[in-house]
Amino acid sequence: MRRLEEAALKEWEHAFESDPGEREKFYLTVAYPYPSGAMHVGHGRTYIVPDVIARFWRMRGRQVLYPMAFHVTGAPVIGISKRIARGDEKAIRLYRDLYRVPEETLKEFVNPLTIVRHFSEEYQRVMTACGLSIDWRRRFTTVDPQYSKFIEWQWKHLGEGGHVNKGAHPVRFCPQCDNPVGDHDLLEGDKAEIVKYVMVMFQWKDSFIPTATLRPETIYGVTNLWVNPSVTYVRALVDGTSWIVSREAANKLALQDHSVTIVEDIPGTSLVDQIVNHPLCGDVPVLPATFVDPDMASGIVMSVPAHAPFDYIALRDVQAGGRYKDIQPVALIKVPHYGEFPAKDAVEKAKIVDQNDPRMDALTQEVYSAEFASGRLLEKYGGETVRQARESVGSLMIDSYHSSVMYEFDNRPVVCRCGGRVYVKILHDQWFLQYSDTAWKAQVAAHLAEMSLVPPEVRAEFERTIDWLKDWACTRKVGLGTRLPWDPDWLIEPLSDSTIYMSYYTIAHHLKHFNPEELTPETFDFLFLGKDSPNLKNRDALEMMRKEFEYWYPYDYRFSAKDLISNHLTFQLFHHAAIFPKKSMPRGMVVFGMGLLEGAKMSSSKGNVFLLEDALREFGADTVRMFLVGSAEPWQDFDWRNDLVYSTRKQIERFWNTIEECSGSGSLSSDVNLWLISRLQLHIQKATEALERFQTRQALQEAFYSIESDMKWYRRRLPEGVVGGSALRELQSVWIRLLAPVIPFTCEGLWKETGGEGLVSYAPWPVADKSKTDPNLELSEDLLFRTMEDIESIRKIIQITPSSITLCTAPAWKKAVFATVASAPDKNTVIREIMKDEQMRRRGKAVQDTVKQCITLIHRLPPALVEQYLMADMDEMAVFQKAREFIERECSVRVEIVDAAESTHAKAAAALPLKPAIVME
RNA sequence: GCGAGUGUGACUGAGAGGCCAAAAGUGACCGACUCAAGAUCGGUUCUCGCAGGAGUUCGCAGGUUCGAAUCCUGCCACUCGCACCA
Repeated sequence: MRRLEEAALKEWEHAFESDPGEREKFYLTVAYPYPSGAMHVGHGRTYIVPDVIARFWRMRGRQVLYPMAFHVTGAPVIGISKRIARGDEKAIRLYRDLYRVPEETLKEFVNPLTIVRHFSEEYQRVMTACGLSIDWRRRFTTVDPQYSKFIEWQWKHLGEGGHVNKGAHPVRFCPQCDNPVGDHDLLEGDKAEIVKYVMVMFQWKDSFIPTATLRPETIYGVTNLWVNPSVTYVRALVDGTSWIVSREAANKLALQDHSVTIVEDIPGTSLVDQIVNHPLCGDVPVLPATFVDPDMASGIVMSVPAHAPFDYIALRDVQAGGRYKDIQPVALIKVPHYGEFPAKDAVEKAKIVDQNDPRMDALTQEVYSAEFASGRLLEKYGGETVRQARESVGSLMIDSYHSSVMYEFDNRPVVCRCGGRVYVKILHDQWFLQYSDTAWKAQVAAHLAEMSLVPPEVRAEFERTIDWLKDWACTRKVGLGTRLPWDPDWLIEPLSDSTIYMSYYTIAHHLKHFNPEELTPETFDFLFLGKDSPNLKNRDALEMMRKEFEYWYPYDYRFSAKDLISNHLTFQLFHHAAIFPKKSMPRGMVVFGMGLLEGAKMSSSKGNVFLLEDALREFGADTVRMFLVGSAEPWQDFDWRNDLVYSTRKQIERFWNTIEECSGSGSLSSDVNLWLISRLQLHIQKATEALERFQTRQALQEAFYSIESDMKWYRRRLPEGVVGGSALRELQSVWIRLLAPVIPFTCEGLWKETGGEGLVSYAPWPVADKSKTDPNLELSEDLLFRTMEDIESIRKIIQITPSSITLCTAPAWKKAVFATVASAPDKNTVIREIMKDEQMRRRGKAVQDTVKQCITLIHRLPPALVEQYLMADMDEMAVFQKAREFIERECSVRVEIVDAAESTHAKAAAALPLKPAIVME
């Protein structure tokens, strides 16, 4: 096996380097890997499935291009190298023990580039060992200077097309790391979302007291504020104005676009019973409440007891203490199914005793939802719906009443992987790709409608993604990557520099030899868009490259796992639409399922992975390939299970042995041989259709298991002492080629051994030959097969050893009945039709029974078989006579064949067409 | 929570109104060849049946139909995505 692999690899070394030619092209790409760790079998499938497709189309005579490169932009390797540098045990164990990086190399991982360099070498080595038919001349990484020039060109167009805008943006931020944090950087709180609050500014003496709210419109119903008397607040100068907030809030505000200087402490108690003012609600008192959390927004809240259950019950609680009796809820919203004070109704209906009741959250949610969905402000407050008022009052406050926005998480705490607390920070000068642009969306949606998507179910998800996509922060401060051409302080973020590189592949091997400085925007404009420009150097070379690009582009299919639908796969459509003309737009996408390992989710961080290289060593490349493409269709999730993989290897060995045995066979022309070849045509056709639809599993079922099961019957049917017949030589050649895309190493070896010409990788794909199919022959073999099954099933039940078997074929009149029934449109009236015939009527009840039996039988047979039977006018008697020797050998008993009409045995009456009566004695 | 998808026999998985007790593979069991095998070959593998048949199954509960694994409704479970991350 190893020798076989080595031999094939040697022959393939340059075999898949592909250049434009006369033939029609087929260009497929896979999302390039981010080489920050070793490949596991899940990665293996991602690249092997496209390889099977590539090999298939290559054999069908297409000029196939399957390129590969490495995506090394972004921040992860920076983090990894830092962790390794600081001696992080977990990281070191992962790389040293799981990925088996040699000690000396690991030491060099303090340089992030070493990591990607190390693993991209490993990727190429392992991919090659898998037999991937990649044109490696085109390999590049995304930090190559030439590629950076390409990205600059891309962004120049995006910028000029008005797709990139600058803005401020709230992000999760860790002050300890001094960096924004993504989901994967979080220890805790990965579900938390950033929520936008409006700070309502109440005047107190010469200061503002901001109260953060999601419902600014309820200002009209404010009866008081709540402060926590046990908390020490601060007075701070915020953007030059004096504010009273919690200490926590002061720190948060400093991250959110405000200059904050803390002036003095203000104990909560000193705020209690103070009177504050807001122009929209007048003077209100400040009341004490222990539920007020200083770490939530500003740390002071406004109270709307008519509409907020919490406020209602807190007010009730303080009033129970005998004070503040004069404060009454102020209603401002009318909601169907609720009275004047919805909060009161809800609290009373739920029989809430005090503010510590755990049901309070749900109750709050209920009232809020009801009011938001169907509430309307009272006429004296404008009569708007709550939905409208929330917006309009919010902006009114910001415009006229000193309010501003404050961001806070909806769930806390949020903790960074470094252990530090995470806050919301407003990032400035952030660049955005304007995916929210409706015109751009429409352009992409229109193109999507014309694309081929596999499997078709993913279309809905793409459509929804396009619809839902918002602006994307596309620049970063840290990581590897290309700088934004017009603002070099920023790096282009990794999901935004990997969207149109499929075009780069088409000429990547030429670009390599260019001085990056020569790769001006004008050069790329010429190469990819055909825009001429007077000052192009090296024109001849560029023109040739332009031709190559035009030959390959657009790509035919892009392959990727389904988790990339909502970002990469959709992004790349946007970018293509923004830059390329219609004729260069992508044609299709194939979306993969995910991988499981022995039933559990594969995950490098949990150590639950099986390295691809180990799999190759243990099972051999062909086994790994066949298992990965054959255990489930590409878009289904697959489960790597060692026992199944092991048996896959046995199947390949069986195939090898069968083919080897074929070669020794002499010539023998007979029905069985013709039958085998006839059946083969069907398998060729079905396997071909399956691969055209990317159904690798289905193709394998046809190309492997179906042929194998034919072989079983074939061997059984051969005369005694004969090992094989003339059909085998033809089958051999076809079979090797059918399996070559899936198990290329084995097939390359067999092809050579059986005298095939050249590489099987380039051998012509078998074509089903209609003239070799013989439906009648297949029908009679089918009849024979069914009859054998019946004989066996009877023998098993009666448990006697028969001394003779008699097959009674159905008499002619039953055939006539069968035919009439089979072609009758209405099976209910068919008896009447048949009974019109004088001859039939005379047979009486026998006809009636036969009709019933035929109806049942016809329902049970495959329609195609029945149809063929009607056309064939088969002589069953002759079929059985011919196979008599075979049946006798199989059953080890004397066999007689008679027409049922001539038999006196009671069983003979049961004979039907395609179902002879069987008499065992 | 929202969006998309999936639920079939011990397992992986075909099947998309009558061909369905439901392909193929795996596992298990029984034979054969063997000193032996994780080898190879043949058979069995929902229940019942001494005549090729009958009965109960395709996440759960209803419904449509002469007839449902397949169509409709509701429920439950699982997978993926929900963004500044490859």
